[in-house]
Amino acid sequence: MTETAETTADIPPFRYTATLAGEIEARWQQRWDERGTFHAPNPAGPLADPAHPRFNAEKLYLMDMFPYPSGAGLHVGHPLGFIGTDCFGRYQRMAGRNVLHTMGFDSFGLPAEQYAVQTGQHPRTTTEQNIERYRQQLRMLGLGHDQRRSVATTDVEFYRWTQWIFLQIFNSWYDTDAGRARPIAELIAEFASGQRGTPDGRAWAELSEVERRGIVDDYRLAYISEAPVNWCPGLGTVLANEEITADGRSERGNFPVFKRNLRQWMMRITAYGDRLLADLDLLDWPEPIKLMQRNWIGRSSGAHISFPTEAGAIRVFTTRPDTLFGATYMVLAPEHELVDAMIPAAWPEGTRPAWTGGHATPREAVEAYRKFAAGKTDVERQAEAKEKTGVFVGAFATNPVNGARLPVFIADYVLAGYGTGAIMAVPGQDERDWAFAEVFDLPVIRTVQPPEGFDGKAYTGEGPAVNSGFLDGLDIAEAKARIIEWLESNGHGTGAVTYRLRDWLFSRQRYWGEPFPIVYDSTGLPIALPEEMLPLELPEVADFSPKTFDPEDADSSPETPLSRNREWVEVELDLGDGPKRYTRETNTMPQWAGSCWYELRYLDPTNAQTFADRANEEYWLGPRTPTDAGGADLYVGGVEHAVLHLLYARFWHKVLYDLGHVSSKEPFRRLFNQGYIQAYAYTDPRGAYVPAEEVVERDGRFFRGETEVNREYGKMGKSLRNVVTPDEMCAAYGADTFRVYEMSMGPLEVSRPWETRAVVGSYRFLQRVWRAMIDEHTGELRVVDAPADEKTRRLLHRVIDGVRGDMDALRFNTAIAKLIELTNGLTQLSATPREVAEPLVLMLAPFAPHVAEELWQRLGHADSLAYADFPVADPALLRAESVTYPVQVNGKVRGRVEVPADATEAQVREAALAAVADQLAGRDPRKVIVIPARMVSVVL
RNA sequence: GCCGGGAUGAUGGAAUCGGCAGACAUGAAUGCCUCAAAAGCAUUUGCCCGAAAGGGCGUGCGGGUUCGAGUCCCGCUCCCGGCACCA
Repeated sequence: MTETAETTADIPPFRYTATLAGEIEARWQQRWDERGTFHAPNPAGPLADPAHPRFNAEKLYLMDMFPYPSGAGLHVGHPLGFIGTDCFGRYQRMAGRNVLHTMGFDSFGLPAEQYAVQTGQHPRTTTEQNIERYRQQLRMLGLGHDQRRSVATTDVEFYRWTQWIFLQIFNSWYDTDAGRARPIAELIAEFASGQRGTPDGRAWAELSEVERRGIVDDYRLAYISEAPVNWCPGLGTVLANEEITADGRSERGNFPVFKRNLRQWMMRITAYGDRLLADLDLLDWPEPIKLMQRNWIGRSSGAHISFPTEAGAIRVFTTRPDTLFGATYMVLAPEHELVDAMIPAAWPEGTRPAWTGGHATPREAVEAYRKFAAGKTDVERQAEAKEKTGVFVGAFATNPVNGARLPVFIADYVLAGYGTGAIMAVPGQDERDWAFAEVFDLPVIRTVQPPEGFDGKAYTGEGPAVNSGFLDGLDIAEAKARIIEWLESNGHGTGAVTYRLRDWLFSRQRYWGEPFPIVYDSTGLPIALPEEMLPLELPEVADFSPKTFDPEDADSSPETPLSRNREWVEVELDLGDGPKRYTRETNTMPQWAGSCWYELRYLDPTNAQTFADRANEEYWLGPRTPTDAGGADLYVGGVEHAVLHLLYARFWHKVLYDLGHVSSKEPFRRLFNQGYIQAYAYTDPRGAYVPAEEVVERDGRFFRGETEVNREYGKMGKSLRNVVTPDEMCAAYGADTFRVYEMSMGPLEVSRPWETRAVVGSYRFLQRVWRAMIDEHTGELRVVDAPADEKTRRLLHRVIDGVRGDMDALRFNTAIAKLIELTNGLTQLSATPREVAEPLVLMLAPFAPHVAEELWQRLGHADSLAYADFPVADPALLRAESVTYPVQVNGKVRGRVEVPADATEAQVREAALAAVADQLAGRDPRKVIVIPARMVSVVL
């Protein structure tokens, strides 16, 4: 399908063919570029343009989730959303708004680096080549982007500001009392003045410089932590929790991932848990996406309770403090820090053999269990989730509410990273605890009365408290409130809230990412580079790859590419106290970093003083009403970013908001999830993929030649041999046809299969539009100034009205269907009235901008239609002169009547009854229902 | 397991507020044009009965509410997505 769709013979010379479409498209793309047609004026700075027709008009900030420029280029699925936003933007521009729409590139990332590793070619070279290819492909589609605003996250002038934002985050802390981030200098001032006490109570002045720095570093929103991280030897890097699949492997490459304690950069996103949750209510996002974020944040409220032991108190978190009287044992995560201190030399008197795991001493038992638990991969843990394992540590805790002696276990069903890494086990009300209690033969005390006839195990439903002393008889909510009151007044605990959300692991052992603007001095503590030293450019290295290991080698340790350039790593700098030797951070930032803030750089991409001028940020992103959070007006992209990218970007935006750098609380006011274009792939009997375009269907079966092949449905991909590119479609039909097809094949949010043979429908439609205006044989205009007949005129205005409604609601498929109806209404006419031709061209322009511009010009207009007014329906022509009512008798349509539009209900009723008189056969209807302008229903 | 979304002709989809199910398009069939084919154009096209007029059935399945249900309610089935020992 790389040839044009028709052979050259016998085609009328002025028909709208792919060849003509290609000429028109190239010409208009060039004009738009030359004229800067899609430049959106800023209120301030170098991109301000007071002469622009939309200067300071009502704005619309449109965004696509920017792509990673892969070497394979775009296939027909990629631009679906891009075309959708372009159609919407062009419509809104014609409707009077100042539309900001551009496209950038999320260009740091693994493939360029891996390609570099294989070929020795610098990642920047491949990345820039790929970006160039993407730009060409996007240009070919006629997207109305403001090219001046296009950025790539790998541009030094872009990542300079990524590093700057990192420094803002590093240099701030979260003031939980104020509920916002504040500059770190204010924290230091509080310590220095004594307003805030130090952790160990000593005066600030008594602390050494290193001690002070250590304390402050623990408050920072970007901090270094020696914590269990996901180490992936096969990739040679650590990964964020979110980059790991459900079965415990790397999302990229599908390698095993191990928990290892390593020093890594973290972002304190958990400090924002409450606000990230609460502010979802301010956003116009799909409810399922909000729900996914809510679940990801996982807020649960309950209480922290302390259980004394001889080695110190075990602090647990529970959502069911009301069941405290039912606690019969305690469980700590195997890694819990208190475990070692609690272990006695020997098993206590009367320890059951089953609790010891067959070991002679508690220490041996704990060590063996830890080894067992650490050796399990996450896959195994999932698979064995039902069979509870654990071991008694040989110590007891005391239940604060009744003094009961509770044996303490370690078990891997308690996770070190959630809550406090310890639980009180209440088997009567918790299924997991019940399962564990069954294995270890532990007692069960029910503290909620199950309903009559309940024969299950743990009871988690509602009911009155029992066996619970002063709580007896209260329902769960009342009991919770009472016990929290009791815990707080007796000093045994407090009401508390926890989150499933963890802090964000922010460093990667890669080359192709933003370097951290951080150095270390002889103390080993981090020091921020001053702003003037930005950008910190990526150094050249001999080898771009991190050291990778046997994927199963859990004991290996990361080695970063940057660490190999010793000249770069070891530097002498003057950071204000004279030249000194420092060591640079050699990790790089994760790929998410650039996409956390690019919506801001689009606003003011050439600004060298700041990431975006405040006036521009306020105009494009600022809140529109007192309760509005602000943000881009429409952000279109796939659901796969529902949690990670969108949560991270919201987090960074909120930090910048707290520090006063932006006026908007949220980056994306409205989110829209586009569907995917999927494709069929075919395998031959050996299971090998065969080229999809060679497969034909016969009687519901599929053949390549004489061989029957098997059909699968899924992604488009090179290895599946089913890729169709926009380049092929543009060559065969033209970009306008391709755009119309993508927009007409279904609603934007729905995934659907690609079907090349159906594209011809959109091609025929554009040919009919063209033929309605241009004589195919002479090339002359077929448009006349004579007025349209009444029927055509009414059709036109009904279509205008419908199309506007559809465009506003992003229902492009039904808008196009209406335009086709209007066009089909013109094909019988001997000439096309101008009063219909012009609105049709204008309404077509968002979808097929090139051919629309061409026709607009041939209709005698010198200027681009990009800023022409979108047609408005005449309300007088929307009112029908007569209405046809279907008449139902007992729910079935038995006739229809045409009555004048202004007929009274009684007249309609009378006409309807007359129309179905034969059905009535003289009987009197029991009831007659007249729905104005809709139908008549007769009940016998 | 829990949570979310979905199921309409051969196919993609339309029906926006409970009011004529199948807009628009693909495919298929027939015709026009052509020496022929392609392209283009025109007509038909949910299923069943019928020569036709006409009738019956029909929105995953089973019930319900209603004059009237693709749309609302109850109970299922299947498909897709998210989370998954989160205390």
